Amino acid sequence: MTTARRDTYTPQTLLEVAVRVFNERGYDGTSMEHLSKAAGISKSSIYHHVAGKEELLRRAVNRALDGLFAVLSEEHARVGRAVDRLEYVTRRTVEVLVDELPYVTLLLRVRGNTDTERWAMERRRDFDHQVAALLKEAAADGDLRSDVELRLATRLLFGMINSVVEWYRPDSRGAADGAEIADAVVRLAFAGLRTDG
Amino acid sequence: MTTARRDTYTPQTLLEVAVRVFNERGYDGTSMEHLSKAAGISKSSIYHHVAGKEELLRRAVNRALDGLFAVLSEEHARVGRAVDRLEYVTRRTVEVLVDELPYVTLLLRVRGNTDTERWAMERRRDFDHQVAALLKEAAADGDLRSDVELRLATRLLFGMINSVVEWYRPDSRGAADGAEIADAVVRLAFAGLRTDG
DNA sequence: GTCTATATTACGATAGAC
DNA sequence: GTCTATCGTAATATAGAC
Repeated sequence: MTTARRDTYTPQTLLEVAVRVFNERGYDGTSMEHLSKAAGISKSSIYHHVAGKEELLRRAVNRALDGLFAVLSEEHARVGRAVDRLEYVTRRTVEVLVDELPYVTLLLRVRGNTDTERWAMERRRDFDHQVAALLKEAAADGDLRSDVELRLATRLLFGMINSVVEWYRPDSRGAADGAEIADAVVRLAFAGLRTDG
Repeated sequence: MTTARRDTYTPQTLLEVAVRVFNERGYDGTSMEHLSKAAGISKSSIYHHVAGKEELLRRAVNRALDGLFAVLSEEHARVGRAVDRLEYVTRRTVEVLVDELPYVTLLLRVRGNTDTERWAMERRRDFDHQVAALLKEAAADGDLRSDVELRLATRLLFGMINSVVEWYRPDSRGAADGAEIADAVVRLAFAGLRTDG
């Protein structure tokens, strides 16, 4: 818990420490005392860098959300057949999730107890809805199997994607990287989704 | 938040209220004050029924774990071809998850901050490992596609199953029941897993 | 079985020295 | 930029009356 770390913090470097502790203990389970121990500075020193605990949460979830929304703006997410765009967005979402792992992890766990959390949940729902729209479009094109109900498939696809934060650890030896995991997700999910298998 | 509910509690009926609030606000984000408001009795009255907050958590996660382990003891989980046993366990796990939704939801969210939480995480890991062993056996039988790495497939299958707690709500109109969701999971996942598609 | 009142500790945040 | 000291509040839990 007490991480050595001298040589002055910035809001960003402090955020890295905080997000790690938030993910270990949960946001509500983390006190400023926990953060100060992990950062190796006193509680009051933290307030020199950020306004408080909730600002750290806000910075973290916004970073995650910005990364996710950026995917929807990419060219391959906007042009082409819907089912292919869906597959592309699925792949890139997994990659962002792996690249920004601690931030997305925190985002996926907020419960809505504060304004910041509710705002994060709302933006996240917006992202989900945009992907769900892609799925709907692909179904209308006749590119998705019809024996699995659409809303259900959307939920399960997200479930598979989002579950990556529960086990992926970049440091583990021989671990797959973002692209490999994305491959596996796309292969597994789209085998059950695409009309052609 | 303030749920009307007069006519004396038992540990079990109090548990039902507590687990609902735990799932709404998170365990660490829930105070005894929150619980007392939701139950409609005073804080101190809660201590008449249970030893404290952590006992409520312990009762809840144990109920979830008992339900999950019971699946592994069922006949179809113990005899037959491994891939079929895996499919059966997958289906039944989803059903238990839906039947015991609030309890399993809580189980899947514990972070390990207390002894109770660490104990729950350990038992849950044990369950996961037993299912993972089934997957390994099915692969050895040549019944699983070999182009998706085994550990990865295990993780993603669990991710899909466990994600059900994030969105399934038994009260929503026209919602699928446990068996239907289990069907969808099995169809989607095993299309990408089984050698024959 | 439920209550009010309270003990005790932990929390988020601030004041002010260096 | 970091510290010690501290404020005010909210937390878990208990005491004891009814």
